[in-house]
Order: sequence, then C-alpha cells, then structure tokens
Amino acid sequence: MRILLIEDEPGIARFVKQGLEEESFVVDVADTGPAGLAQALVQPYGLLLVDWMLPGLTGLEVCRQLRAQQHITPLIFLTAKDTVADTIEGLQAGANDYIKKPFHFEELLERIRVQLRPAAGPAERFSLGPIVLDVGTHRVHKHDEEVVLTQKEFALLEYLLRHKGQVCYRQRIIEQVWDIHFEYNTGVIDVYMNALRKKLTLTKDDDCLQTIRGIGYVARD
Amino acid sequence: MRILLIEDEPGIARFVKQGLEEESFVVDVADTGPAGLAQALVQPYGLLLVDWMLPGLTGLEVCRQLRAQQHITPLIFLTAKDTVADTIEGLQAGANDYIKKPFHFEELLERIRVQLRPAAGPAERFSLGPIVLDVGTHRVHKHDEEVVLTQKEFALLEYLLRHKGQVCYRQRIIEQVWDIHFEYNTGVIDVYMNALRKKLTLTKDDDCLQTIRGIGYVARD
DNA sequence: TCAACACCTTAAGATTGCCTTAAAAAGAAG
DNA sequence: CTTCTTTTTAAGGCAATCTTAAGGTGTTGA
Repeated sequence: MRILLIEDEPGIARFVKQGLEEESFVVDVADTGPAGLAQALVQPYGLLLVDWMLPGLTGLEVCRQLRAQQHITPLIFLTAKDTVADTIEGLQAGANDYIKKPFHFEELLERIRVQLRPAAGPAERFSLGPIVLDVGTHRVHKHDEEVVLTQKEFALLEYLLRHKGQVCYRQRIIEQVWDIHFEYNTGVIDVYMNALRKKLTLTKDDDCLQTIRGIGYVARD
Repeated sequence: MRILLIEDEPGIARFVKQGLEEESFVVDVADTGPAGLAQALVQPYGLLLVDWMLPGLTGLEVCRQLRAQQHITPLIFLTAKDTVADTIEGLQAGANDYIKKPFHFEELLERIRVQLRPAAGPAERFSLGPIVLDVGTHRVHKHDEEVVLTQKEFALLEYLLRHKGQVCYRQRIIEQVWDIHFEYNTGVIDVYMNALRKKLTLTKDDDCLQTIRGIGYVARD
C-alpha cells in the first residue's frame, strides 16, 4: 500500500516514513503544499497524511482542492493545531481523520489501518504448526500453499483447532460438527480425519492431529 | 439519519441525544451493553456511538460481536479511557473512530459527519483483476470496455467486491442485496451469479468469482 | 498367541447443491 | 393497453460431497 506524506519538518517526516516502512507501507514524501497536491494528483495513493502548516499551500487547502476535484483518497491530518475549531475545519474540508501532535506512532498506525480496511471486522484465524485456517475467508493454508477442503472437512478442522491442545471426544465432534445429538457410530469421523490428514499431508509421526484411542482426537503444535 | 447511542450515564446520554436531535438526527439510547447490542442487531442504524464502560457487556465487546457478525455500521467509541493502548484496542476491534472524553460536542458532530458522508471510508470504486466497478457512476468496466449490468446484478457484484477476499455467505447475500431477512431458498442468487459471469465473460477456471460449495461465493483477484 | 476391538483406508451408492435454461411474473416505458 | 426489460420462479442435468459399508491394519489384554 502506497502512502503519500506531505510534511515539511524533516524530523517528523523521517520518523513517520521510517515507522510506516517498517510496517511495509511504501511512503513518498512531499515537503511543500503544491508539491504534495501535484503528487497526489499524478499518482494514485491509498492514503494521504497531511501536515497543516506547509509552505506554499496549507494542508487545509490541499485537502479542499483534492476534494473539489472529486479525489476520494482517504486523508488524515497530522497537525499541531489542536483547537476544536481547527479540527472541525479540517474534517469539514473533507479529511477522514485528524490527529493532533504530539501523537503516538501506534495510534497513527491504527488510525491508518481504519482508513484502509475494507469495512469489516478482524479475521478469525487459527494455526497449527505450518497450517493456518482462516475462518473469514474460509481457507486453509500449509506453508503458504492453499489446501482446498470441503465444507465438512473445514468444519472438522476448525473444531479441532478451536480446541487446540484439548482432547476432542468423538461424541462431542459428532454433536458439534455433524449436529447429531443421539447415539451414533458410523465411521464418518474416521473417514474425514483420513481425508484431512491426506490433504494436509500429515504422516502418523507428524503428531499435529493425534488419535487418542478410545476417546477421540487432539490437535497439537 | 438514525443513530444509536449506547451509554449508561444519563447525564451524558441526555446531553448527546439532545445535541444530535437539534441537528435533526433521530437518536435511540440504550443503557447497557446487551441492550445496545440487541438493538443494533434488530434495527438498522446509520451510526453507533458507544461508551466503553457499560453494564453487562463492555463497549469493546459490543463492537467485537457486531463486527464478528459482519455488521459494518460505522461505530465511534466515546470514552474516558484515553490511553494509547485503549485507543488501539478499540480501533482494532473494528471501530471507525475513537473520541476521548471530555470532548467538544462540535468535534463529535463533525466526526459523525465524516462517517456518514457519502465519500467516507476507502474509495467508492472497487476492482477485481481487469474489472472495475464504480459506485458513484454506477458503471462497470472490464479492460476499459463497459459492461452493462442491471440493478440487481450491479448490487450483487458491488456486495461481492466490497467484501473482496472474504467469503460471502448465501444467507448474508440474500439479506444485504435482496433485503430478505428470513429463511429463503430459491435459486435467485444462482441465476444472478450466472448472469454476472456471463456478462463479465468469466469461465469457471477464471477464479475471480469463485463458488464455495455449501457456503456462498468469494471474489478474489 | 490369539481374539477382540478400535481405527484406517478405500470404493461405491446416495444425496445435495450449483449451473443452466426457459418461462412466468412484475415493473417500466411508450 | 401494449411492449420491452428486469426480476423471480421452476425444473432438469450434472458434478462435488457426504455417507455407508466392508476389508485391512494395528493395538490391547486375556
């Protein structure tokens, strides 16, 4: 994700740029208002971070001009002007957030993430050694390679991972994953455990998914 | 515009409610966490204002539960907890802004407007490989050629693209795109998915719009 | 050692859910 | 009212998935 930082104080610019780059953003810096505005118009950015006091053109004017041209890139003010009136003016000009200096970098980072995220909650994820199961995207990876699972396979693995380290009794699994609430004993679970181990290429020595004879199964790192 | 305020201190609740009503918002107040959560789930709001310290369920938990259920209504924390760690925790839970008490009403008002204004959040233009969907102009292009979609086709594609990378459950799609909130199973979605893929000339190997059997669909680059 | 038991593995039949097409119903435009 | 477009319903076909069942393998305890 590419971010444009419009800031004229070299110290702050370096501090923010470096911090963001450590979070693997790509950061361009412009040190005057006109330069920043031009840059934002030339290249599409995911986010703009704008200081208020800038040579040539204030941050507020930069923001207004962008919005006047239908530029909808999220914009965050980053400024020492901390009166309520300034905040309101900045937001009314079309900014998406307004952070007062001095700020904690962590908070800036999180507020940036708010602007960039696609408007949904954080993902629920479980891992087991090299295996990662993502509930949100309904995908499973092993060593960054996708493993395609069917619905029941996924549900079973999810159940086991949600209870990582705990023994999962066969009866419980049948209840929770298959929604069967009476005495039942076919080999469904066995068949699916087999399928899981095969697809995840787990050998028996690989004790990620261990069998507990007479009881059930357990997932362990 | 309807706003839900979840706040247990009557003084603050009255103050905020009155102020917002003077700005011609409709404001409902819930004074416990569980009540607020239930209310937010029952009625669609344009915005949620949530206190952190609440009886029954903290604001943080309310936020998490909503986001876990794919509720994307903008949510602003309104709280006396002013450490950086709290702010970050709140934003990570899926909040869109975090305002520290004591706050000026004018600033609150402006930050509410930021969340409500049409260009709020990330760009109103979504892409998926060579496909570009522009919400503003209500048009879809593939490789710079326009693809003419009907209303429902557009709505469905927009929904999928807004949740790019996430699994879109059939039930959710029916709720969000068709606005049907009860058990329902005709093949409408199938028919529309078929139409979309046809108009966008996607083959099954083209995994832009993938089917997840038994679950729903997912848009992936 | 051998029987009993639990689990593993495989394959085939049953089921389910998705795709596709066509046509009816509902809306919009003339 | 007619005609055209959009939306929804319905049904057949097909393929993926689920379940069952049966034989194999390994472990346990008498």
